[in-house]
Amino acid sequence: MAQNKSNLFNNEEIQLAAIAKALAHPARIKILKILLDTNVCMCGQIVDLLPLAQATVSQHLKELKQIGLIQGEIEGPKTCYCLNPKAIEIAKNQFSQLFSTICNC
Amino acid sequence: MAQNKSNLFNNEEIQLAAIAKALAHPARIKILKILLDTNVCMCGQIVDLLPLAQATVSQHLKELKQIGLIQGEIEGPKTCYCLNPKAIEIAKNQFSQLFSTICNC
DNA sequence: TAATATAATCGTATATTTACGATTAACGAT
DNA sequence: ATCGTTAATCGTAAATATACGATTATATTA
Repeated sequence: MAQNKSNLFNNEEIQLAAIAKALAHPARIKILKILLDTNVCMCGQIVDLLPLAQATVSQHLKELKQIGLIQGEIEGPKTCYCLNPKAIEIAKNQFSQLFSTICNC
Repeated sequence: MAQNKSNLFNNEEIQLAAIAKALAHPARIKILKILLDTNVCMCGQIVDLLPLAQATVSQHLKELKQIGLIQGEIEGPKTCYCLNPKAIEIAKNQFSQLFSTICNC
């Protein structure tokens, strides 16, 4: 089965779940941290910092790019990746908003 | 010098990815919002508010419970779920921390 | 032009997630 | 004790995610 019923949820829920899914792997968390904390940028450099094959890292980068959290600029045979500050801020605010009202049960 | 790729991911990355995975489905986002915004508590009530079967909702509740974001107290044949404020605050802070330093590329 | 380097994509195998009907377990009420 | 209610669990099918080697495309360099 596993039929797609996600169209029955609203856009906010779908969007936040999609962002969460993009973050739901240690490699993708680490990629974001690398781009945040270092001046590493090239795909090959990122591959060197992860315990994964080039094809796998490229796949993870593609996912982060598709959700908009990072951008990739092709420079000849190389590709320079960087964070997308606007998308990151939106994600941060959406998570913050979800968690903002703490229940008192 | 290439890094030793046998290094796995660290605990922080694994933990944050696990929380993100728990949030990576619209149904689980909606369950949290229901528990945040309404005084609905029983599994059956939650089932009524979602376009999913009882077994499926129970599975989603189990995931949220296992990661610690919610707690479930069995009351006879019923189960009352509520948010775990401490875990939610930790999650909020971890996401906030990840996104705190916005790059300027 | 040929060789090299980089990174995306393809093909594919395996693991995990998602969903649901059926069943089971636990309790309260009759 | 039996019945009805609630919710967890089981079994299973389908979809999706993950990983990697091989290949391809493109730009740079010799």
